[in-house]
Amino acid sequence: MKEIARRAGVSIGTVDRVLHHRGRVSADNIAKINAIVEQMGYKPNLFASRLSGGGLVRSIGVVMPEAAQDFGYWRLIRNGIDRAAREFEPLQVAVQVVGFDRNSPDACAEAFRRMAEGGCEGIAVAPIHSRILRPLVEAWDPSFPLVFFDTDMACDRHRCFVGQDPWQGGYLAGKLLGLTLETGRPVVLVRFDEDDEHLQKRSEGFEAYARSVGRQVLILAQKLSDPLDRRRADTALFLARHPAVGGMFVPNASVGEYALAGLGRRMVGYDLIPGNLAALREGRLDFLLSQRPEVMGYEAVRRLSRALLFGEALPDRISLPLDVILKENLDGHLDQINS
Amino acid sequence: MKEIARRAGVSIGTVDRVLHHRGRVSADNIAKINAIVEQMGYKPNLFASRLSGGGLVRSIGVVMPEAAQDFGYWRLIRNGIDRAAREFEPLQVAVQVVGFDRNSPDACAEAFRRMAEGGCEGIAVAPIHSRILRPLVEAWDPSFPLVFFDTDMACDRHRCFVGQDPWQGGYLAGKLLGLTLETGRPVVLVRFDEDDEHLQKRSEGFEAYARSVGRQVLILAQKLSDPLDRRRADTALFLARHPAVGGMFVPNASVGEYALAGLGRRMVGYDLIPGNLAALREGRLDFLLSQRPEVMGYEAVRRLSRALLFGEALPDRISLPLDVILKENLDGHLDQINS
DNA sequence: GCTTATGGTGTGTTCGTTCACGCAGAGCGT
DNA sequence: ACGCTCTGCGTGAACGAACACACCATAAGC
Repeated sequence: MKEIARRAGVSIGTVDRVLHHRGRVSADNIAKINAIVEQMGYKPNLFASRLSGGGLVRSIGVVMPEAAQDFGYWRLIRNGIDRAAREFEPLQVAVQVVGFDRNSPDACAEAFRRMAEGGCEGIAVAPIHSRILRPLVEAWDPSFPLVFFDTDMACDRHRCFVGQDPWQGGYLAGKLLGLTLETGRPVVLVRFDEDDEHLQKRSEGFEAYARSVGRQVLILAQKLSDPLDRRRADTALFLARHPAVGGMFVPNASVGEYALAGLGRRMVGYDLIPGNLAALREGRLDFLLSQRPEVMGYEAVRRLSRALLFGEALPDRISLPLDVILKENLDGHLDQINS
Repeated sequence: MKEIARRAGVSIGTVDRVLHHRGRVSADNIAKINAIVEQMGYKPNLFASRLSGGGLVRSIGVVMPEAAQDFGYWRLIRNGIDRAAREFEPLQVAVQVVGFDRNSPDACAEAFRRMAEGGCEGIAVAPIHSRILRPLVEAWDPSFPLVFFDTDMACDRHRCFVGQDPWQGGYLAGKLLGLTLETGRPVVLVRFDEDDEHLQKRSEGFEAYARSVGRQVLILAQKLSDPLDRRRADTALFLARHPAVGGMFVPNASVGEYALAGLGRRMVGYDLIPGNLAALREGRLDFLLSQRPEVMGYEAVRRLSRALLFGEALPDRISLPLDVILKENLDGHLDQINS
């Protein structure tokens, strides 16, 4: 800045006002300084800048379903968030997470509002209740850095989405069963009585693959309100009635619970939650798919942090790759997560 | 620091001398100040610290085989290195890469020596010529941050290794063929006349799996000096002579070159190099394994950067997970790499 | 009793930015 | 001519740490 000021024949203060668009500078000088900045390829010194900013800690808010007592998917996401928070802590980025009851749209909206009005400079939110969240989001300052994760929500506002392609995941599950089973043997798709977009899309992808190769898909309906024993018994009964069935796809993380009932059939499911790991290790599950939920949380926070610190633009979309996990490469994936 | 000085009843200068172990402080004060530092949980302000340090740019050197005209494995590693370099550039970390002719151990040693004496504060090296490199490394200052990648080199010195488990990769390849082929059908393992540790280990892993399930492995020997046409013809002839063969494992990135010859058989190979992508997309390859070479380069530089910036300890080992890539999840993996 | 080293300490400047403040002069109305 | 506001600009004090330097003791050596 000193050099720029010298070349432009003005003071540092004037340069500063131009760089920060704070006005009170003549049009002449604005043009001259901008030209010099451009020509010199001036980049502000991050360290000086942040030091001077009064030790202002950049703060990021995360709004997501409660993960405290959860050992599943949201816990994995939370782990990634925490890892990113640790990584950016020495750069004075503070991450605060607010959880809400996932069955209460109002709690979701309330959590978002609290966060947004609480002085955060960037927010990552899992917009699982789009109806109530959309108006809130669209009314908010359009330049405010906002990242959606887990679920994408159509809305008239620029934001970044970090997430998965559930349809493709189901399709891949179909392919894996297809590759490992003789044609002609039907496969089972477990369908839960839950209104969940991911589940729906995964199932569609799975059926799409089966259709494309002409394999029969049997639907096994499951009520989530039924106790586990009951569901297992139903499953065993179902399989006994359809002995030709070669494999089974459980489109969510609960696949481990079905591993015993499906014994002898190829089993494909989702997510590296503790309950599934043992089943995979012992060969009761064959494939687990994972959309790297830790990476999802990690990336959401990381991108926001870098946007705030370095002014990096948020990409429109970050899609996470589909991992195919077998007993034989499980440990490598677990190592990766825990570092 | 001001607060610490106040509480200890000394000046800031004294606190500074204690924190930096620069002596010239009475034992009393050292103890008192350390206690207060401990109790306050004092962490130095990175921004002030780096600003004050004379804008000293931390510099990191990378020593690896030349990747300029290479579109393969080393190019992927290099991409990861460059990505990390871009990421840490605003934190004033400078990364310089020196390539050497991979067939010349002397060039490798020379490159390392140049780097080490050139004022770097941390080095990442691919120690593919361990015989010549070991004495150099062991003679070097033991506290100097050092990361090995690609190949691990046993040596009497603390360092961090970022890399893969090639044996496990071969084992996984065996499992994938095993899952998708009827028992009884033999599989082919391509063996190259190259003294490469990774190739060797992958092949061992592959054979170990086959042995564990009693599947026959046929060896197809290939001379790398032969022109591609010749090798393809040999392969076709070999397969014609063994019509029962169900699948083929090429334990390196050249699998794409064999895809045509092996048509109709399951093909498993390594690495997301451009030559393999088309073959996978068109269904001539079934599985590609990847040890995330970009992540390898990225992590090597990233860990060194964080060690220098934040004083984070280098872990002994970072193992990269084995990715199983099919046509159906290829795009997600490519997206991940190019961000 | 004198210098000369050396252990222990405080002071002051520097790093590059940020931003509150102050000051001059122009424009306006009374 | 006076006070007022408003624009355009420079000045100077932070921010927190690093480090050279000056200083005063005391001890050692002659």
